[in-house]
Amino acid sequence: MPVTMREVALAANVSIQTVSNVVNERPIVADDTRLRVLSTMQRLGYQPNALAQSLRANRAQTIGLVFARSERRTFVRKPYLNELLSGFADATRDTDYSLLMHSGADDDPAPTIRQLYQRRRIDAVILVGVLQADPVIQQVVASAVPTVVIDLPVQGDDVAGVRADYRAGAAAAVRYLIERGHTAIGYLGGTLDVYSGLERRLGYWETMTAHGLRSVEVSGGWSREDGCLGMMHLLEQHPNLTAVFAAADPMAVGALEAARAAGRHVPDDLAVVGFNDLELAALVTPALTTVHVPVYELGIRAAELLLDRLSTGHFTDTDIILPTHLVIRRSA
Amino acid sequence: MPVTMREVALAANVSIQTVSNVVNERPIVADDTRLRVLSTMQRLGYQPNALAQSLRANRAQTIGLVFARSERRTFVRKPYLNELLSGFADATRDTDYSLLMHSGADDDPAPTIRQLYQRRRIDAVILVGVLQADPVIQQVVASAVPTVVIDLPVQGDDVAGVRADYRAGAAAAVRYLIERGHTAIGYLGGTLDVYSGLERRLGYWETMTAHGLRSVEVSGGWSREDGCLGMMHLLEQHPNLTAVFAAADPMAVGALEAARAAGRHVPDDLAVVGFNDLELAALVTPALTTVHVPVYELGIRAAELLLDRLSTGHFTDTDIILPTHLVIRRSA
DNA sequence: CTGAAAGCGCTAACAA
DNA sequence: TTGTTAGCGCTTTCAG
Repeated sequence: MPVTMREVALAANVSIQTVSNVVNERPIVADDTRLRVLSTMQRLGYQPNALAQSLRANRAQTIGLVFARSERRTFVRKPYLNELLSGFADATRDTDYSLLMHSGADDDPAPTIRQLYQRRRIDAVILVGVLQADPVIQQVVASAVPTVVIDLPVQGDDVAGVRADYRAGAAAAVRYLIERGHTAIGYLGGTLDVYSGLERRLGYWETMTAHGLRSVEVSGGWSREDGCLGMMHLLEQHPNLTAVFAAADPMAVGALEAARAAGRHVPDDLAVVGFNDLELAALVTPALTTVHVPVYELGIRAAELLLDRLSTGHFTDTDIILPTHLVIRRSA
Repeated sequence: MPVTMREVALAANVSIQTVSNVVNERPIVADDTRLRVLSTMQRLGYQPNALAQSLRANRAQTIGLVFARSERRTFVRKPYLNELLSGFADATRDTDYSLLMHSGADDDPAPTIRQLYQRRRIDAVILVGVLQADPVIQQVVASAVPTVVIDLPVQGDDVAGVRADYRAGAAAAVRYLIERGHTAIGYLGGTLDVYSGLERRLGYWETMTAHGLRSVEVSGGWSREDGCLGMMHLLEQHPNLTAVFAAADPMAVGALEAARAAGRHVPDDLAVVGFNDLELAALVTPALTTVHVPVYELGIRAAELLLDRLSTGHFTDTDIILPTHLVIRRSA
């Protein structure tokens, strides 16, 4: 049923090799021959068999998208991922690489990656959702599969990281609050196993310290509920707080609720700043002042970096850091 | 560098064929031979080359994920997609099929699909984001590529649809409002080119008509802004409305804003119901009463249906319709 | 139950 | 410039 090179060759009265040369645009084919072959291909609806090409070249022309164990379940549902995928997709659009989303039976991504690679299904990997201390990273580095890790500083011949400047973003948020006259600024932190979370916390702490202010932190999860509970806790323990910086937008939304429940008016009685600039941030009332993270660009850069590595054989950059910026809305 | 069957055969002192038989778990190999081969494979770290297997079998073991032209740009960013992808991923997890997200250079998905298929990169397609009257569907049907289309009723030997019962969902929402005593219920519709949008509108209209009530509709886009503008318009033209049913959650959020701006208190002065039950719905104030759509299950069922078609050669079902249900929160 | 040979569709080498 | 030969790694005949 499918048309092969042999059939094109037969129909065009040339050898298979000549067809191959035409397909691969090798400039050693006579013009009239080339045109004849091209029109025959067209006529027969010939498409080269990518499987055969890949087997021959020993390249799958495919980049694997892998989600780390720690977040496999929930990560795929985060809005963050949409932007990231858009970036990957757009960056690979005009290349002849495809994106493979393999959700292996295995719960540990390292063996999955190694297997996909050894089985020649993928040439490289973009790894998403890895926690700070995850041993996966060591294994991935050891496996020598060209890899770009999102939101983690890693370096090596085969591994590079792409992330945003979370620390500077947090610092900018806190500086803004300080400039607006706030001195009692609390921090609603998430868990401490996420690299970007640690950086945000550090940005808060450094800026507070640099201005001689005392840090007041509470940690928990990343959800709205966590933000609500944390905020209640903060308001109770430190009623003099005039501002709160939340490590994530949903937490900030929770903080908004807790503040309302406590009879505090935002932003007048209490300023609230979030982080990430999710779509949600602009939709709540009052609209959230928050730190914008260029997630889509992160995706673009990650894919571009990997494509470059695949064509040149080495990483031109091993630690890309994109800038963040504060988006001022109504909540602070 | 990579270990091949030949090397395993050599090391285990058997023929290549025997190794193949062991790999494919054919029960015609003597036990001791099989064990010897298995341990050799283990020792050498052998992994079969999927490319060679696929070339041989003429199957890519891959399902393509394709986004329709009309939404290519924006669709990928919708939260809807996350759930869907989770479903696809979970449903394929324990199979030996992978998911390919090819974002072809081409802006029209039909040629992209045909090409991927003819080039043997994919065995089947899940098509997302097709508009009601999109000619893509005809082409896909004609191309004979096994395909599942999300949110569109299509049938054929090679095409099946998977969708939710949007009409019943809308009807349930309107019935709920009527039961609560509302009779002047407006409809904030989105664009009329989306199948699920038409169904929602129909559900609204049918239910209103069945109760002898007059439909009041306004159409526009699907965004919060559109909802806000539409709501302002409705309140102006029909100040006696006591309830509004929005075709999508973001629109409902916009309606909430417009109502607030107009000095109407939700839900007391005005009831608002949304559609989709996005995460956002639970986060806004007041929390949205909305129609839940089982998007994750849609993804699961779509992938399962396609996998079944791939193994049996025919669709066991060509039009799967999952139920929706009303989630009652605060806004109505 | 095991082994040898052929070929999936393509491309890299060489020869004509 | 074009055609021939060999082989990528695997599986499917068919003899042994």
